[in-house]
Amino acid sequence: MSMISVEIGSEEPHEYANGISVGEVILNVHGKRSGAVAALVDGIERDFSYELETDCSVEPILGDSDAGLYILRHSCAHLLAQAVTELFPDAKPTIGPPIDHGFYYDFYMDPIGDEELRVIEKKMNEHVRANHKIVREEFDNAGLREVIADNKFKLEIMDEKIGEEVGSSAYRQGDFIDMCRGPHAPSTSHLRFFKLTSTSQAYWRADSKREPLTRIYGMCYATKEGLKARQQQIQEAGKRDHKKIGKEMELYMIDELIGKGLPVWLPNGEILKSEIERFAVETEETYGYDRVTTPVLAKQQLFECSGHLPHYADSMYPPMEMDDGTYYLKAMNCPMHHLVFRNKKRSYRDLPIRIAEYGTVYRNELSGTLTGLLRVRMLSMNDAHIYCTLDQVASEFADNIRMVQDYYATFGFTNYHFRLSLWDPENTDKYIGQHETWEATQNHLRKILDDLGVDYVEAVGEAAFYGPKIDIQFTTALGREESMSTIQLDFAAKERFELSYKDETGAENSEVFVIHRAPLSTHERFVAFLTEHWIGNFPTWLSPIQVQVITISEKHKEYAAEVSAALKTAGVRVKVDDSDATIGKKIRMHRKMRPAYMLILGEEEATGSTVSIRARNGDQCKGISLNDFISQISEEISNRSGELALVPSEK
RNA sequence: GCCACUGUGGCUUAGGGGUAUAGCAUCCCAUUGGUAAUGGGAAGGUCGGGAGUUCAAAUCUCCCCAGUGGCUCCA
Repeated sequence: MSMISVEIGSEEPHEYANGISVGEVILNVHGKRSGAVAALVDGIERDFSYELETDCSVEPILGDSDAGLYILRHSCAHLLAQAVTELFPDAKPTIGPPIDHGFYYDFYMDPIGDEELRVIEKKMNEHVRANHKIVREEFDNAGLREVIADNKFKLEIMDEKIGEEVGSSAYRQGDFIDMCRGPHAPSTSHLRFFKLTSTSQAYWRADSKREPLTRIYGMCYATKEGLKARQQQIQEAGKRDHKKIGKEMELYMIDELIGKGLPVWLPNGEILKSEIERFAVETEETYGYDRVTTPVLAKQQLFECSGHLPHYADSMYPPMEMDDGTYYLKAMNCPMHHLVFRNKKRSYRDLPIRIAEYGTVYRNELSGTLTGLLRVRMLSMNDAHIYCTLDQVASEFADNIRMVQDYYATFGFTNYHFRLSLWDPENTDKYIGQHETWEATQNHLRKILDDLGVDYVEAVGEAAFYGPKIDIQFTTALGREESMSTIQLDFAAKERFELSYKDETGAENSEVFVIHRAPLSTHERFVAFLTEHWIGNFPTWLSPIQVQVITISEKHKEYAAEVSAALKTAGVRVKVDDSDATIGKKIRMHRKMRPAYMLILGEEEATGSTVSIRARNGDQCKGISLNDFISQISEEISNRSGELALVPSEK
């Protein structure tokens, strides 16, 4: 028998009989408990059953590595399909990919509920215990067609994906077989640490005109600890939920009589919102922005001119017929800002012109997508549009990227990254403008980012219909990525709105580039993320209640009033609780409103004109002079500090 | 909009065919208290809305509405 030489890890090459399987090699070198679920053979992912026939290198793929988890989750999706097709013989599996934290599988079948989910989970566990081998089988086209003959969805995939290629593989475990390229875990016992989480409806090929499918989600990990950690993360994220905290702190309300997706800012939330606005107004003053206010509705012709109506109609509220024409609620501010720009003759000396507005726009989001402040139908935006020459685009983008970085630093966000959002050249119908213009402007943005040395990722198909953009992506407590801020380049507006300026030569120049930017997202979204990030314990300058005064007994009412008056004079938001309750109870009650500081006032404090402090993190200190407290908290507020300036001296 | 689940006083919640639990908050009385539950008492809901089944519905059925998770979409 011929021998082959196999390099494995940093070890000396081993000699094996030709035809030995990957699994045997790993077993030989790393033993039974290697933790491997597959291997890289000369850099290509292979199953344990793959037979080695030439000299090669073998590197185990461990179950808790990214690649290993991907394989486990993929195998777990097969396990799900095995259980489902067994319990529901009419169910047709379609596709079942691994995703972050787990997997899903879409079935053509009747919708199922939670009870069925538990039954399926039980069946899956049975198969785990049975420890079926997961066996790869090779087929030619005709053979494969036979395997999936009664599944039109699989046949459709096969026709599309395999095309000219001859043959492909399927994986068998017990009685179940599924067309798949693999690789997979060697047996079902590797799939112990999973949990089915939810069901949903999806459409075949994500097309609502095609067959509705039942999607089943699960999570899957290599170890018990991994699964547990994820469950804990979900639980922790629940504690940060802005909907829960928003209710506790009375930030906003949603009343069904007003309508869903239409939040009302309650006094405490309004404070957050106006502090954010104030910060933005100050910042934009230094960057040279001009503020305007535009109407919430406008004539149909305006949105036809902007191109929104043909491209964006689904996202706009339905039209209103008036006696003098058809009106729409605005879903964006840009068309009106363009008209502001056009309102008078502009000179090259005036550019760039930056028009800013705190406006509300209205978008007709699908009712099922609305949730808390994260997805609403009325959006308050710190919006602005910059009108400039091509030469000025780079510095304007740079300014905005810097602005975003400064804002995020002040608000304490670090969990974000930049994304260059490009058009999809395969699907050009969605966009306006010429192919060359898109490519040129996209390259322009890429160069700006490269020159700035900013880390970013690229995303095809995420551009706005009028141009490419730089999005700032935020990672939530659940580990999910959400769009937060955006800086967009628009090369279409100049033609649609006939924007122009008088250039150095005295000629009317129509090369006006427009930048749409909203560095603070929408107030709704921003407050939702802020709440989650700080778990409601906002930095003092944002805190709706900056100081909650609590008296020890009714004897100290007068001193409490004095302290409160002094704080108010200093511009601090303060509330007093001088009610007849124990100190412990008052602290417990006010904790839920998360004041930045609680001041405990009793005999000692009244006599010495001092305060005792209990900060939002629970730390406390005594005997601080009232004047010191006022000057320190004032500084903390005016600096917009995220730290507690009044570091406790004792506990 | 689509699929699943959920909907009980301000909040959290028990119950699940014979007209409703409890805690917190609220109000009153006593207590004047030193940093996450002082004691006692009172008031408050017809069980998201509507229709139906039944002698009888919060409890079963249907239709709406809203919330949650997901699809889709997206700031």
